[in-house]
Amino acid sequence: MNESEFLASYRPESYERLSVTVDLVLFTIRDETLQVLLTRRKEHPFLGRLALPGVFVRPDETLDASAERALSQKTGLHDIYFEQLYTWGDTERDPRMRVISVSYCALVPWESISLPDGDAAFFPASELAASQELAFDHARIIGYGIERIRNKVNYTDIAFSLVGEEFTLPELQKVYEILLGMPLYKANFRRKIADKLLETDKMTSGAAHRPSRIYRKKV
Amino acid sequence: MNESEFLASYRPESYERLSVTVDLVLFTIRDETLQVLLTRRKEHPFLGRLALPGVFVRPDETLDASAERALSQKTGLHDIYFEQLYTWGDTERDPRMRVISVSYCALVPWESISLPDGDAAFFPASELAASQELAFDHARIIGYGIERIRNKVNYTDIAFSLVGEEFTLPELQKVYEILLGMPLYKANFRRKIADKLLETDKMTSGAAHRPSRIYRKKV
DNA sequence: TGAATAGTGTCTCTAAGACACTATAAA
DNA sequence: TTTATAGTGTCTTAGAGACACTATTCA
Repeated sequence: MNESEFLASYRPESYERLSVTVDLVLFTIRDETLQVLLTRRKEHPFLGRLALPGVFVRPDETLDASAERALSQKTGLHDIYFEQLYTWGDTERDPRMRVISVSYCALVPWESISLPDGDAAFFPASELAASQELAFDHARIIGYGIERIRNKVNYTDIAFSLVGEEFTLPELQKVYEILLGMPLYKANFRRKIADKLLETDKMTSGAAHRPSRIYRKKV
Repeated sequence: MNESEFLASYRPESYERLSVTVDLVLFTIRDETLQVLLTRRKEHPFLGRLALPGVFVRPDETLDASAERALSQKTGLHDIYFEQLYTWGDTERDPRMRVISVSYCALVPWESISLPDGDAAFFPASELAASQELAFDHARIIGYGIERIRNKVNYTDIAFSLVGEEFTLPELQKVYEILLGMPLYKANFRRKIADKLLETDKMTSGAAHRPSRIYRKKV
């Protein structure tokens, strides 16, 4: 038997098959808090509980494509920063049947989001991760997502994903402070990220104090 | 319909099911090189090519348990350091059918391994990651694994997983140097890891030079 | 005593941390 | 002029990097 004969005769049914979902942990910052997008379940199990937006992975679809689909289904967004988080495989995580969940984490600036309808909404992330209000193991997944971005703040540029294309340094510093959960010294913060910045000649205006310069991220 | 009625009436077949494997990237250091455990495929597809040891995930088995099973099948090992790496979901990664692979990474000291038979063997990792010799997308997975441990060397204790319970500092330094791919200054290295060490009163002996002290990892 | 490797002392330089200062808008 | 926030200068300290030195074994 050569390879093509083998492929022709191959029966996939001979292997065990499982259901696979992609669950999306979409973070944003609103009201000076890290928030996560959740939907209220309209079905059993966990009817009425909050859950991460998710989709079943289709046989002809990559995992990244599933994540994209979950994203565009719940928000109007495309082409934003997202990365795979972790894959959850406890046997009892879904009471219906065995479901493996590949979680993805995404970061978007609050201003860029327009939720299609009342289906999904943002909730404070760390509060929810510690609560019992969530369906499945989603509290744990959110906790893991928080940990991940907190770790990556210091050695990547993910914080920039939470502000718009143009931003002021006080604004960006606030994002860092929220993610890290502690205040930062202005002067030290600026020194540290100076090389990632592109200065514009625009300034904020209207506030009853000194205006701040507007920056962009250096490509 | 309440929740228990719902569960009783639930038909899992209504969802798409996929095959899921766990593939293991088992690293060790031998001949001053990072090496990875591979098996020679005895079946189509990729007959005769090298591949990561892997198993299909059983419906009643967690992902970690699948990784454990893959590990003990190919080596006699248990209770070693391993962690989930990444989940690979390209639609064409297996020519037979759609297979999602959850990869795990493990690190073991070479001395602790006794391979059951001629089925599996170690090969230089970075060489293989760059070659075309591997089945499926396994070269890419190995490359990802190398990246992961290279990143984690500096801020975790994974390097200790590649030496035995008792070790000398020249030995441990060599592991760091191989993982990082560059020589390190002795004095600086010792300063940096001093707080992770437990000094024993044992010394090496026999060599035609000054003996070195034997240490253990601080718990 | 010399070859070979183990182990230590210390100087330099950079970057993080802390804090005080100056600048500029509106009311 | 006051209030509020934006932005800068600089001292101190911890740690990384570089290198020279001493120590101990066997042949």
